Order: sequence, then C-alpha cells, then structure tokens
Amino acid sequence: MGISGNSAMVGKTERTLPDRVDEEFIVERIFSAVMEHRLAPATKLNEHKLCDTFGVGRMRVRRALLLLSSQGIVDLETHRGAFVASPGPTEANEVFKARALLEPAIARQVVADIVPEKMEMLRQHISMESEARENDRGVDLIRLSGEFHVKLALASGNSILKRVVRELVTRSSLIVGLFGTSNHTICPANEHLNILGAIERGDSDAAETLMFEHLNRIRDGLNFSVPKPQEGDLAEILGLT
Amino acid sequence: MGISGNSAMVGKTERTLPDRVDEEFIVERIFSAVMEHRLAPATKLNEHKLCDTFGVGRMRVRRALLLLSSQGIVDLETHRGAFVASPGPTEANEVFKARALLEPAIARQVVADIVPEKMEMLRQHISMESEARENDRGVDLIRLSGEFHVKLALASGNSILKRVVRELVTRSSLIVGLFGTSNHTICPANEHLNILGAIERGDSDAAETLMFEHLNRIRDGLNFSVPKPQEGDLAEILGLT
DNA sequence: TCAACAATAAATGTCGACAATATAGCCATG
DNA sequence: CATGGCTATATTGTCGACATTTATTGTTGA
Repeated sequence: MGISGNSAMVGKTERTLPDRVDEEFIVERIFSAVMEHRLAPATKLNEHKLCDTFGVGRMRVRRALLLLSSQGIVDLETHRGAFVASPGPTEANEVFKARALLEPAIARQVVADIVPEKMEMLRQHISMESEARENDRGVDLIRLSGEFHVKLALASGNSILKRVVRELVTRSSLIVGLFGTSNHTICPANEHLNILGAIERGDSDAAETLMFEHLNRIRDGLNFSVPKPQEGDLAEILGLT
Repeated sequence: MGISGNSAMVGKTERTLPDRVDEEFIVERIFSAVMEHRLAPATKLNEHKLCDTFGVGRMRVRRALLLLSSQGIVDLETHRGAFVASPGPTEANEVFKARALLEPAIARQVVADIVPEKMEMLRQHISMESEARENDRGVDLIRLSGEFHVKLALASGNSILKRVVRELVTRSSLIVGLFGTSNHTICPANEHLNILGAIERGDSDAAETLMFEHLNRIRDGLNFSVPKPQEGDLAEILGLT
C-alpha cells in the first residue's frame, strides 16, 4: 500500500507518492525522518515494510539502505537487517569534531562570496525558525534548526560541502535524540540569527567564531551517560504528510 | 576468471583474490586504480567484466558501483552503464575549494593532538615518497602523493574526516589526470616534507598555511582548456599486482 | 517455574531468467 | 560516398523463486 493509483487501499489514509520512486527519494525520505526525530536510533528498517510503504520492489529498497549505510545513517547487519544507526559517545564526538572543523570555515567562506539572493534565503529560513519556535511546533523547529546548517553550506555554492554537511547534520540529529537533555539544548534561541548577522555585516571572524561556539554549545548540552530506548510504526513514520 | 582456486584458468597470469570478496573490496580496488591513474576518466566499467575480474556475482558488482557513484567516483547512466567519472572544470573547482577549506584545518588539528606513533607513520610515508621520486617510479609516486593527505586526515584520529578526504583526494586524482600538465605539477617535491616539519615543531599556523598553499599550487598547475581521451583493458587494470 | 531444546516462522542473501533499452553493424537509398 | 533507417547484438534493469540464517514459539524435562 502507499502507492498512488493503487486500487486496494485498506486502513490508513492514502498518501501521494511520485510516479517514479527511485533510491534517492527513499534516501531523502529517511534522511528527513531522522532529522525530524521521527525515526529513533536502532529502529529496525524492515525491507518488506519499506517496499509496501514506498510501493517499490525490494531491490530499490536494498539499494537505498546501502546508500544510507555508506553515510552512517543506517547500520547493515548481515542476515539481521537494517537499523537506524545508534552512535555511541565515541562516534558522536567524531561527528561534532568534524563539524567544529568544517562549519566555521564554511561560515567564513560564505561571508567571502555571499550573493543577495542566498542572503535572502537564509533570512527567510531564520524567520521560519522563529515562527516555529513561537508557535511551539517542536518537530518543525528541530528540522529547521538542522536545515539552517545545510542551507549555510548551500550558500557556499559548493555542492560537495553541502552533501557532507547534510550527512553530518543528520547524524547529529540521531546523536541529539540519543543524548540530548532538553529541547532547549538543541537549538539555543538566537544563535543562528547572530551568525546570520555576522555574515550580513561581512564580519568573517565573528561568523567563524560564532559558528564554532554554537556547535560546542550543542555538544556540551549532550549527556553521554543516559541512553534512550524508543519505538514506532514504520508506515506511519515514513508516510507522506 | 580471476578467482583463486578456480581450476580453469586461461591466458593471463592468475591473480590471488581474497576468499571472500565483498563490496568494500571492489570499491577499494577501484579507488586505488583511480588514485594511481590506471583507470582513466570516462572508462566504461562493464558489469560482466567486473564480475569475471573479481569472481563475484552481478549483485555485488552493482552494489559496489552504486557506492562508488554516491562518492562521485563513478557516473551511473541508466541503461548505459557505469563510467569512471569525468569531472568538468566546475566540479574540479568545487573539489579543490572543498579541500582548501577542509585540509588546512585538519593540518592545524593534527598539530594540536599528534601522538608519536602517528608522527612516525607520517615520517615513514614521506620517506617512501622520496624513494619513489628518486627511483623514478611514477605510478607509486602518484599514489603516495595522494595517500599523504589521507594519512594526515587519519592522524587527526577522526574516521569521518578520513573518509571525506579520501573521497576528495581520489576525485582530485581524476582531475589531475584530466587537466594536469606535467607530473611535476602534481607533486611539488618538498611540500609534504615542509608540512610535516611544521607539524613536528608544533607550528600550527605554518602547517595550516603550507597546506593551503600546497593545494592552491596543485590547482594552479591545472589547465582546463585541454581535455584528454584514453583507454585500457579492465581486467589488466584492476587485476592484482 | 524455569531452562534448554526443537520445530516453526520470518527475514535476509543469492542466483537465474526475462524484459527494456542502447549500441553497432548493415543495407538500402539519395 | 554519405546518410538514414532497420535489424541484430550486447548490456543493463527488474522481478521472482530459492537458500540461508535468525528470531519466535512451543514443548519437554528437571
């Protein structure tokens, strides 16, 4: 079920899927689900259920899972299946160290060659964040907080950096879900705005420093002594909105 | 053919392959071939030939190709097959911009928390480079020049950074093969040694700067107005040494 | 009641056959 | 001689069936 145009639809509300579903689509969908904390770490990704959910054959699903595993979002265990990654403290530190190394440099770079339209895109994004925060739409806020970093990398005009940052942000989302202590920890209120401000006034030093401190603040808000179990229904979680 | 223990071996010298060949092995092999300029850009990677070469089923090969394509080393064209990537000037610039952003910061990081054994590894590597250069073993020198950057990332102790750098270095190898003007351009003689020296004496500023200039020098040695065609035999190229 | 074990069920890994498509070669035609 | 269309071949994409392994359930015995 779940494919559009399918005649026999039982239960649940029918969702609309693109006519052509390829690996990229499945990957993007699972990426999003992880970013929004709808897919908890260690959740089993059953091939059969994914096939039904996306209305594709098993091969597509398996290829998508392989791609996800190559990016550290999914763990593949032979003859046991695919599971959403569940990073330990060591891996979590690596992710945040990599981000602390990469993203401040990106922020500096963005200051160097920003164009007005990219600037406007970032401003618009921040306003969406503010709106989500004011209206207490937690899920949106989580997603938007992560996406800010990706859009900043996008503003650098380098698709390679964008891809790397997207992977790191997604993994960070898993980590925050596992070791985060409070929602407040995840997204300190005005930090993104401050970074944008530094970019806007061309202060590359400030942009770099603010990004560095921002990332460290997120990391410091983690508590590695507390693990967390969870569960959920795949079809529900991955279904279209 | 090509699998060890196979009874019917025709022509060519028999090569030794691991008992169990998985996707990672195939990926590593193609990575190496690209790094050593044995696989030219735009070379077609025929599934059947790869199956024979590695002695595995088609599924393994296809999964390996998918992984390679997700890292930009291979282009997959539907119903046409897999080709070694052939980056254009735009993509080439992105790769070197990403490296110029990432690797100087890594060099600085390495200075910060280097341990003696990692230091020794780097020293040893440089001596291998020197030896290859003195003995005019061009292929080895090309490979070692790239590997230095990967080992530096390895010395940072961050497996994520290592993986990203490895991907970028491999893509750089493709780019240099396409747009490089002379072998001298690829690997200016003492630059790696200078970088190592800066690390050794704990001069993080110098390490960062030297790496930045090193990368720019490589990029400046490229000539984007000259394309290059080539060809070769797959089994020969990918076979074990 | 619990532990160990056996049988069953479920999920994943692998392989082969077939369909869809692109490429190469060929012939006819201008 | 060049060109355009057509056929044959080769290659890739897809699907289904089967093998292998794990997880679950039920049973037996202490």
